[in-house]
Amino acid sequence: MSKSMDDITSLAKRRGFVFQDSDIYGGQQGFWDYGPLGTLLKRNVRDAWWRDAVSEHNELIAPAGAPEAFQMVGVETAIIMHPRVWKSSGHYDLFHDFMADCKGCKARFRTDQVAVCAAVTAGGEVAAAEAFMPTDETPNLSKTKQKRLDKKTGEGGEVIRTDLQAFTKRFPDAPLPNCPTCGGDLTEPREFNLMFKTTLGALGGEDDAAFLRPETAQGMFVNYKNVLDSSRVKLPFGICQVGKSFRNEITPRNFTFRSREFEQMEIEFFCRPDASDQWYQYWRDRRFRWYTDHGISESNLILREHHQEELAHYSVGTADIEYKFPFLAEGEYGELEGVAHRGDFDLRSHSEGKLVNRDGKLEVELGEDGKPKHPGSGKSLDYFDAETKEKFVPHVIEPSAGADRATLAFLCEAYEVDEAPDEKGKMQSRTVLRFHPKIAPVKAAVFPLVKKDGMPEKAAEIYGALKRAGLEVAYDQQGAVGRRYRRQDEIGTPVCVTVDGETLENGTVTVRDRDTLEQSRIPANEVTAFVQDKIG
RNA sequence: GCGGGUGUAGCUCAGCUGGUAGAGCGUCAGCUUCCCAAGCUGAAUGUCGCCGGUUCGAAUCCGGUCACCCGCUCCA
Repeated sequence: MSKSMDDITSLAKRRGFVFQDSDIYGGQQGFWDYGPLGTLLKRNVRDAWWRDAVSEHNELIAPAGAPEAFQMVGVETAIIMHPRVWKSSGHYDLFHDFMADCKGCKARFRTDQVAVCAAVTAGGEVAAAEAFMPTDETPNLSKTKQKRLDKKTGEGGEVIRTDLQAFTKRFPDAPLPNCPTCGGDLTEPREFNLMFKTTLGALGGEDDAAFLRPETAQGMFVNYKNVLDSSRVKLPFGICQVGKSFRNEITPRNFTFRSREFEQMEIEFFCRPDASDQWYQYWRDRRFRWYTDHGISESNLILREHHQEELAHYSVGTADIEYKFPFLAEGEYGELEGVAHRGDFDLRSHSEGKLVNRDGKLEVELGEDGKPKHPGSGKSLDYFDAETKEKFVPHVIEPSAGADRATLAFLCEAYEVDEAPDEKGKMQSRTVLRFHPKIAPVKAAVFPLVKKDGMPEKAAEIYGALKRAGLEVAYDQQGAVGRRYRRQDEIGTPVCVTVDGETLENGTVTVRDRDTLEQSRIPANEVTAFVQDKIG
């Protein structure tokens, strides 16, 4: 059955799951607000993750499939970090591009990816420049172009090869080359900052620029030593965090899938380098299972190992957990979580400085002056193994999940239109969210079958008892009971409890199952236990 | 960013060639109802996305803008 994203979006708004951000002002692209039910749903997703990663983890026993027992601790770090964090981590360089648009063909180019050949005269003036597509590392000029440039270079001049970014930096006043594809005019290179810039201090100027974090991970790396020194953890252990991150996505689209403000659920798992491959496999499989354990069908989920050429330059292996979102084309999947084997890249970066891959080895990137381009903290982030007396930089496995994406996937997965009989036994279509009870925003609804004969009072009692047990419950006495069941189906409430005439005689109520529509009678005083058991 | 489409009540949508807005569902109140939406009665709700222009008059025409959808581009 194919699900319509429009229908899901419409339900999300109609029942208060997700609203467009700043809706009454016309909306903000790339930002979304969660309504009452969406807030409960997302909180359940976060809680389920946190319980799995932190609270329910038993560090005394190795879980099935794990190489050994391990510890898990949580942190909550600031959204704004020292600007040097992003320079060392590589985000500053990577997220910070200069782009030029072609006024003719409307193509947009990253200026560091456009090759330029320029004729420079003996006096250091640019006489002419030609731009090339980034495909060739060393562009070969056509003979005519070569001649043209040679001619303009003049006595004592030379033809230099560079890229557009370096070119404009070195010759700020030189005329720009034309578009490498169509020959049209290019705009001046404009700064594209994929990180959100902000300013510290009320009088802050450019020197006080800071960034909203584009990922929560760096908060964990930067606190790795603090955690080690303060919480008696030993390798292997994980640091977990749930929090907001911000990226200036160029094309926010597909409902909440690609938002500019989003929430991450990340684990940075530190281990011995010689065991890191095993841990990578362990986390990859365990995180995949978390989604299926919470109601995502295995047929809609894939674990996709990145190809070698797809890997970031420091990564030994990365696998995406991807979901078959309804807004994607047949056969396409959208990323929910990336599980990356990051080696010692992050800790070394924050110790030594920004690293680059040179012939397969990570080295500190040097600036033009021969010093580290973006120096690290200078603090040793080595781990001392007291048993083996070894000192080393741990390797990191990073399962990085999107809370909003997971929430969206659970919503899409749960959405279904099926058929249920009406009072005459005729089949009618029914909209139902088949949430796993653990993440369903409302766990149970309580109805008086009719609003008289003391039924509302009895129902209110049961409702109160469920609330006191800390459960999210709904009460509804409006209209026909069948309609009330449908209302709850539409928001995915797993259990409906109905007080009827028999309740007043023998103290039993009916409990009705969202998925099977089956009813059974249980004593009213067992309702709370019944619902809790259902949630598991 | 480009091209195309859309934007009217909470939701889905109708409003033809300009004359100051409607349906269904939902919601709310009441009745009915001892178990699965479309029984009955009644009610509320729209600056027709926003700004500007043309016109005596614009939801309807024009321009701009914002948002959403589709395709391309991008996705660290």
